[in-house]
Amino acid sequence: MSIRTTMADVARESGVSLMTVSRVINGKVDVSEDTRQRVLEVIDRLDYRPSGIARSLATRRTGTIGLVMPDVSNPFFSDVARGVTTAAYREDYNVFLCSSEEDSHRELDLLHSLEEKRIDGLILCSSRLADEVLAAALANFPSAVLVNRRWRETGVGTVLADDETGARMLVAHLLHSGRRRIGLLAGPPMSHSGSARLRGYQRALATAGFSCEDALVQPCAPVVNGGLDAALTLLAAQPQIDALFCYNDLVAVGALQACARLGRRVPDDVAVAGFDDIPLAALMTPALTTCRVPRYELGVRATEVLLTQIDGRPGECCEVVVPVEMVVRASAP
Amino acid sequence: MSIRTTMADVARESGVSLMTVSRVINGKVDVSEDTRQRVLEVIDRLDYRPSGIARSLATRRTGTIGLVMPDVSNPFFSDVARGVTTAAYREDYNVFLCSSEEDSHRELDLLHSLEEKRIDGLILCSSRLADEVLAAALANFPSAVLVNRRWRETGVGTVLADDETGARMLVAHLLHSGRRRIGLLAGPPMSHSGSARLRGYQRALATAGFSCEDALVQPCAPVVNGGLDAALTLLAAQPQIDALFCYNDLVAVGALQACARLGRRVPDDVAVAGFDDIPLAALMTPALTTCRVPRYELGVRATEVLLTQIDGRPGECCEVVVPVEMVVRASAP
DNA sequence: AGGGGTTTCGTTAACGCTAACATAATTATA
DNA sequence: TATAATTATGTTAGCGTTAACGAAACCCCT
Repeated sequence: MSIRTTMADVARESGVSLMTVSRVINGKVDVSEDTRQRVLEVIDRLDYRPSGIARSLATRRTGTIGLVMPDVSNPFFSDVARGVTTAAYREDYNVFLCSSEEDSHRELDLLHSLEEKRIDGLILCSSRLADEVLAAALANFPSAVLVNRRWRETGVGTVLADDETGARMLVAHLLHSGRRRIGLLAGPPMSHSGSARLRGYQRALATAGFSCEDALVQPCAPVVNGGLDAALTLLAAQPQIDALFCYNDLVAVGALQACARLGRRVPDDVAVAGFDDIPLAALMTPALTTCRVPRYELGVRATEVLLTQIDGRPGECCEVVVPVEMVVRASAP
Repeated sequence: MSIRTTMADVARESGVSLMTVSRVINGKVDVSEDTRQRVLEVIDRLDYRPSGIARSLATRRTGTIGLVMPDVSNPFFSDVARGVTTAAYREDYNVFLCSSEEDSHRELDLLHSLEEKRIDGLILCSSRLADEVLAAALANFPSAVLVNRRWRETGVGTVLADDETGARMLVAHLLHSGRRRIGLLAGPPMSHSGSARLRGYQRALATAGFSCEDALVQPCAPVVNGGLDAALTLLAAQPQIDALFCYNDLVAVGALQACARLGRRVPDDVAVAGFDDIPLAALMTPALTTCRVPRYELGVRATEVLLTQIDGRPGECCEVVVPVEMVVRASAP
């Protein structure tokens, strides 16, 4: 494969001009059936594959989108990634995957690299960037969709799960089952899920006529070890806690481990609820009560919104909110 | 961001030629400190970002690699993906992610799309393609590394886990603990792990002086439901089975579910062993005995081999085998 | 038969960079 | 001091496509 065959080769070989070959490849109509067949035969024989690079330079479109997320190996994001790649594949787009490893400096760096690659659009998940930095970065992309981050500016699409409702349902459920000291292991405040789940927690308590104490809210990294550490800290400081509402299922798994280590029975002494309903949730012992977030669909919707934007019809429906569903299992019956 | 600023803008604005700007950007030495500073200042002021597309066309390198895998949301592959993106980021490469969803037609289609994108190299994980189809596809890439697939042809890198050794250790462990009728839930035969784990199973039995019965080997899709179905089938057909060696941890989880459904106690009636040691494995009840495969490292090594190849020094060390480690837990003590 | 419309194809000039060579200005060497 | 070597910059010609325009050949109608 040392030297690639080019369109000129195909043109020469089939005795037509460059443009005719180009037209055949792009399915333009003004080519006679005769020459079309002849050119296609040559293309096939030479195993010619057009250069997307050259085409991109000429058309100013790359057929490429960027996907940036804090951690591909987090089951939440890997499901989103699957949705994005699948929806992109359907429309003949390729996807640049970038995993920022929860590092906002790296996130910005990755965005710059995508800029140079001239992607047609960006899907940015759970950005950890501050508002003004994010605004500046987004301005350099022809179009963009944010997943799990609320954004006022027009021209930027937004796809969110209905986190607040989910959180309210879960906390209401905990209250309904008699829990009165509900701790919160809170997630990244920059993300929509982080702030909306906190808000849902607060509102559910307020609605039921309970006060919301800061001492019951513990910040927490959104992974198993984050949940373990935070739960150990919180349970030590507030031993009277009888329920833990966790930012996500991974954190809830950590909380389960903390309870085991402290000899607190789940759900008898402490009820535990997670969020997202990743596959793990149903498999834990006790199985996790949680809230199902359609992660794959989140990725698909984000891609659809983005491609719509790319195709020039932006405007309407720029903020998609997908519903969630409470799933009651043994950890908080 | 409607119309992008180009190198010509920077050149005009700073009163130098295109080449001087190009030299500054690419860190070439033959530019005086004076002009370098002046050009850099203009670049910064105009927020200029060079077009990777144009550069790629001129240099015939894209700074891009392709990553193709059967399923991004499988925790095994999402860890590999994290390794690849991280190693690529270090060397300023971007990664095209393609998830074939276990569909070989789609896999081939994705490879073609990557060809048009003119990637500098390909990392193909657990390809489901037949040998001759794969050979034809690989011929069109400047360089390639296969993960989890043995490949004879020179010029193609290969990264494998030492699956056979791992399988032998696990099966030997099962035998050592007194199990005598060990069923195998076998994985994709096209992949190295599929065939090598089968071989390890057979050899371990042979070494211990036991015969290997075909009736104890059940083909199985490499996911939880595949394991559930296959284990139900196998345990029904061969009720005397006292251990299940599973292709991977997801399959093992399915096997656990099957045992529960059939009222077989684990590990008392049936011991269950998985493979890979995905995070889930340690969290199951009972926790899974398994074999740790360094998935992240697999991705990193694959990328390093690939980038070495791209940089022109191929040859040596084209087949990397990474060691695995047995992890004994409650499901097969 | 001549004007206007289709169809089908070709020519030219970008797209935004860099490789390779050319040139001018400076410094070192004999 | 003349010449060669060095440093700093510019010029030209691609890289492999497509957009935009143009032109020939054919058809239809009056």
